[in-house]
Amino acid sequence: MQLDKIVHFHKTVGDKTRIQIIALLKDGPLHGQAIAGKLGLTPPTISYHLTKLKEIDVIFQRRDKNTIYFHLNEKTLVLMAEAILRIGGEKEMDEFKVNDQERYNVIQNFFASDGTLISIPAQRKKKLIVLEHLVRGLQKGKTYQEKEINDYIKPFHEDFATIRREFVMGGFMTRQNGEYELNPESLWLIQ
Amino acid sequence: MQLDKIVHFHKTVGDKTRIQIIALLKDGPLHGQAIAGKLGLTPPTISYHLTKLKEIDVIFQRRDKNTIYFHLNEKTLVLMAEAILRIGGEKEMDEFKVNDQERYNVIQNFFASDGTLISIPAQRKKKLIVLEHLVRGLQKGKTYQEKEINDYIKPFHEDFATIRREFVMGGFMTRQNGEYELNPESLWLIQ
DNA sequence: TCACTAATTAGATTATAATCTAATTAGATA
DNA sequence: TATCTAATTAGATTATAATCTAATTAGTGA
Repeated sequence: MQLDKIVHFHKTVGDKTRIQIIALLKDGPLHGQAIAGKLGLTPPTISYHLTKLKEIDVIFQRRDKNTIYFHLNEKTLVLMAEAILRIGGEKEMDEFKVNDQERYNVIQNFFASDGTLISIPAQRKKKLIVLEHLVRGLQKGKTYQEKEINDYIKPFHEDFATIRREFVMGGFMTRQNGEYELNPESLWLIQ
Repeated sequence: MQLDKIVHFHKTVGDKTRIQIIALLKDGPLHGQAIAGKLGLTPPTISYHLTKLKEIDVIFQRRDKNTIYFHLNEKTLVLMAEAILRIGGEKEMDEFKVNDQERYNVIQNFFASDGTLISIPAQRKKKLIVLEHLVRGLQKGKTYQEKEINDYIKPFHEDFATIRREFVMGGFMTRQNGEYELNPESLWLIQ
């Protein structure tokens, strides 16, 4: 990730009004006038700030009749907020690079012959391999309800809730308004 | 965490020069003139930016003879970078709140009578209880070398490396320049 | 105490940024 | 097409911020 993009993100987000907008939208989408009302500012001012937030891709909009609702894009918010922590640390990713033999062994050890998951590895590297294996059956770009994810996981392991959370914590999926989506940048850490 | 503090953090970090300083210090401490040289700016300008970065507590200094070395405080960098993700989400922490009975049961199940750890729970909530239990023997405010942490863990479990990493990933400890320290805000999640 | 080195503060300049009012545009619907 | 509503753009004003040179301070060591 290039430095300028990170700077732009923080510069944009480093403003009281814009942080307040982000905080408001965490509770769900709102239209411009509503935001202006809640913050005691005029619609043009809100428009100005929304444009800035759109530039860094942390909000998107959807029109309903005359009214445009602004939504928080939590996916990029997470990605960008954590980018500063990764500066200069790209090399350390090597620790998690995995070859086919390694992956094969882990899959053999942690999955039974009927395909069910025997246990979740404690070692981070192995856990990532297992999670990545599990997640492969999900479709890129599709959004899933929580229940759909649970039903997908159940055949592998009864503790679907833990695994669903691991998907998110491991960066494989992102959650937004209770909907889940595969993180396209995620079939990567490994390999 | 109050909004103003988050705004201040991002405003400060949203500047090319200051991000460059952070990037430089990730590779280790440097003195003012060195930073000025590397960035092609004058010492007063660097002084100005360092003051800003000190305000948000992401750098600290240590004097050696005539020269002051500036160090990156990765601990607060992580804490503050992720604060924006937690806005309005304090309620969700409840999921991890634990009562004494619950804790007692988990400790009974996962630790043998001689105090050694039998296995690492897969469920996040239980894992946190176990990690918190393990970490209690460490001193607040003290910095440990990696070897010291390993030696501390060994009597509980042979796979000290995994557990040491879990300490960091679970937010119980922070690592800086190969030194480890208990995270004061961490005996918290639980309870 | 005096001289040296590195860091900081003062003061000025220039560039950015936030906000407002007024005017304009984009879409929806009768 | 005419009209309504909500959003955006234009233009002006005011407040902040980044950087420099020059002057000052803080700390070290002879």
